[in-house]
Amino acid sequence: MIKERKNDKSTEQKILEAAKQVFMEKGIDGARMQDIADKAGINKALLHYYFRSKEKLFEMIFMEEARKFMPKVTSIMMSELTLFEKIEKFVGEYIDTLLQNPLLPIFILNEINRNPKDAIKKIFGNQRPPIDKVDELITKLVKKGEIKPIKGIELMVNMVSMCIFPFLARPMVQWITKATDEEFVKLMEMRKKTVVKFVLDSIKK
Amino acid sequence: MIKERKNDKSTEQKILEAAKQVFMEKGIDGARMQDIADKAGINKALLHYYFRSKEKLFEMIFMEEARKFMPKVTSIMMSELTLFEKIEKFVGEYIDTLLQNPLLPIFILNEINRNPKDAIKKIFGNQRPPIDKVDELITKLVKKGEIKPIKGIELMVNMVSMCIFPFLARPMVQWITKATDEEFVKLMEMRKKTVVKFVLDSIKK
DNA sequence: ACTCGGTTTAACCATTTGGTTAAACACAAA
DNA sequence: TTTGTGTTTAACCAAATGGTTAAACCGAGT
Repeated sequence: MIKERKNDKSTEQKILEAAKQVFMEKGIDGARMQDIADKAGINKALLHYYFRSKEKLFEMIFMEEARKFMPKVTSIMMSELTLFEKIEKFVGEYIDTLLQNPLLPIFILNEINRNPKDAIKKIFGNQRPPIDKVDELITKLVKKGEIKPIKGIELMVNMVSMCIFPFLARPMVQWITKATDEEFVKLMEMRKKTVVKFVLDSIKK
Repeated sequence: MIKERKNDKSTEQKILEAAKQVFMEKGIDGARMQDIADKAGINKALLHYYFRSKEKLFEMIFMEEARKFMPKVTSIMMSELTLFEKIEKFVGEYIDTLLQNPLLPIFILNEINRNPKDAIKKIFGNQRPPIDKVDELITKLVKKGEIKPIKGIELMVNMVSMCIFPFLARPMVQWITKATDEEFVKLMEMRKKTVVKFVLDSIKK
């Protein structure tokens, strides 16, 4: 062993976790380097020793989280599943991701609005999600008379909206429904089914 | 006339408009009083002469915008319209509101996450949206065999999600679809119909 | 002519904040 | 023992920022 003299987690890891928490809760402007240092259990000097600047640190965190935001849309859409199966898989996996990263949406969307070009590049690279493929799939099923026509983009936007929005508006949803944190989680678990049903009911003939 | 010696708009109005713009674009933490003063065409001294502090000014703006966020849900839901008509009216009016206030969602949701209790009180007062009424409406139509059962909260969350989310993720949507600003607006105009159809197709039997 | 409130100018202040520095320390590997 | 690296301490810095102050200005109503 070279590193890790005393602490279980490496210091770098502790910093990254602390930074992630603080940035997610307060945003880059609201976050304070001191808070991050405190939460990581170290001092500011060491924080800057590891990550030269706030920007750099934020960059790291954002890169790490950006990939989670638009999940394996492409891989799911390119798979051999039927459209119905793809919808089910997409919604299920996405809501699961969000249950494990509840603050991800507001974090990412803020950065997208602050800095669209860079943020989008970091999320998608240069590869746009394959909506054409969705359109093709839909066209086939429409011809077979199994579903009503709908634009791929509309279908995708609707699905993503229904998955993400409840997490963005979580405090509101919990207040309106008087739900505890556990109940909110249950609600989202349920939505893995209800959203799929909602979508399928809508497009099926 | 007592006021308005030289300027067309009253100074207070100019400040409020400038502050609204800056706060909406940058958030309370990212906003600079100097920017607001500049955008209003005045100086910092006068800005503080009108609004004592950044907090106070933000408060004003937030109060003004908060009401727009959750529109006349109650009044629409309480009206004499059928469920189908209510859905159509709700989606149509809401998307119209958002077209005129595109940054409203991210602005409000950020404050809700920063400061849930106060923000929610300012948005809703103490009156929770009447989901029971929605449930009642649904129950009736289910008994009449006109629609499939669905929880009121799920229906509402889905509708609101599909209305708001595209505005939250606007840069992403425009990048994916290669849409200009005008095309985005058109897309949203179209969604006034497609979202309604999507919802109705889903719940109708 | 005088007053009064909106307005500007410009200096000023205190605090926060990101970031730096230097010295001392601890500990593991060589 | 020496060396190197991670770590702390603590002082320090410069810039940004919210906010204040005082003096002068200006123009409309009295």
